[in-house]
Amino acid sequence: MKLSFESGKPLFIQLKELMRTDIAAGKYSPGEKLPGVRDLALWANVNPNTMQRALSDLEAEGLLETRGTSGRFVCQDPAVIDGAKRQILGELAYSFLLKCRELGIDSSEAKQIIDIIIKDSFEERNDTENE
Amino acid sequence: MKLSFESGKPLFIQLKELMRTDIAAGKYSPGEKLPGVRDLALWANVNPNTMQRALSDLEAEGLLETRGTSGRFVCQDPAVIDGAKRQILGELAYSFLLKCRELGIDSSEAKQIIDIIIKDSFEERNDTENE
DNA sequence: ATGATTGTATTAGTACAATAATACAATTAA
DNA sequence: TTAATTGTATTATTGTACTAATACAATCAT
Repeated sequence: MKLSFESGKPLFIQLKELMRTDIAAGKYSPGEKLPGVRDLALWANVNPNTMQRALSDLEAEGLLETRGTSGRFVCQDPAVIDGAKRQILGELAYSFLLKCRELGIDSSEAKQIIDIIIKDSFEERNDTENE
Repeated sequence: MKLSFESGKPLFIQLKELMRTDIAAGKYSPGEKLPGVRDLALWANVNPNTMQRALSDLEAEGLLETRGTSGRFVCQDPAVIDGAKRQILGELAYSFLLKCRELGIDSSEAKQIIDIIIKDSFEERNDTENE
């Protein structure tokens, strides 16, 4: 678990995105109790306050929920988790396609780029139709 | 021209990415002389020092070149510009696909997401084969 | 009730991004 | 030569991300 200082993003934002991904990926199930802020901070090698900020941000997004002092829990509703997943991927796909447009790349070229990277870096023997 | 403070990225990095995109998009042609740091800073509404840092970063990438005190110029070699373009899009596509993998989305689902967004937000009447 | 664990709040200090105001060296134009 | 314009360097100051070290209130187990 290494967070980079070099990335140009504040630590707490990187943490937020990391935890958001972990939740969306199902590493923590809906309704599951999270480890305490101090444990998570220890695990991520950051200050508890920094982790706290990331978690309370995720709470504001509806992905986490604090029940009194008995701990922090992942949202119970699987639909919310799934919505977050869709949003994460949607935003990434959108920024890719937006940049394509800015650079004068049309949608078919954009798809080609996706295909190339899939074949280059995500080796999957799929035998799908297209070419 | 508005740069956001909210984005969680330092200004000079946002500026660097903005200028990189403009160059890759051909808003400045290969070999063309750029406006001076002071003018660019004025136009982008930032301090000249901040713009300077962004530009010297792009210089380190090989996209810009400083010729003595007669000004800063866009790299003459179109291949370099094109390489930057490819790299920008490659990185965005890669992070999308990587996140897909992290979230348990396979490549065909990933392509579906791309297609949906193209049809939703990038209205293009294309009549391509697939489906 | 006691003590441990939970999330939260506060305060201080360090590092760095960004602004501001210059100053300087080198080229270009007059 | 002189004056303007280029990129670059320097110094000081402000704001904020982050760390650090606590302290506090509320719950739970005993």
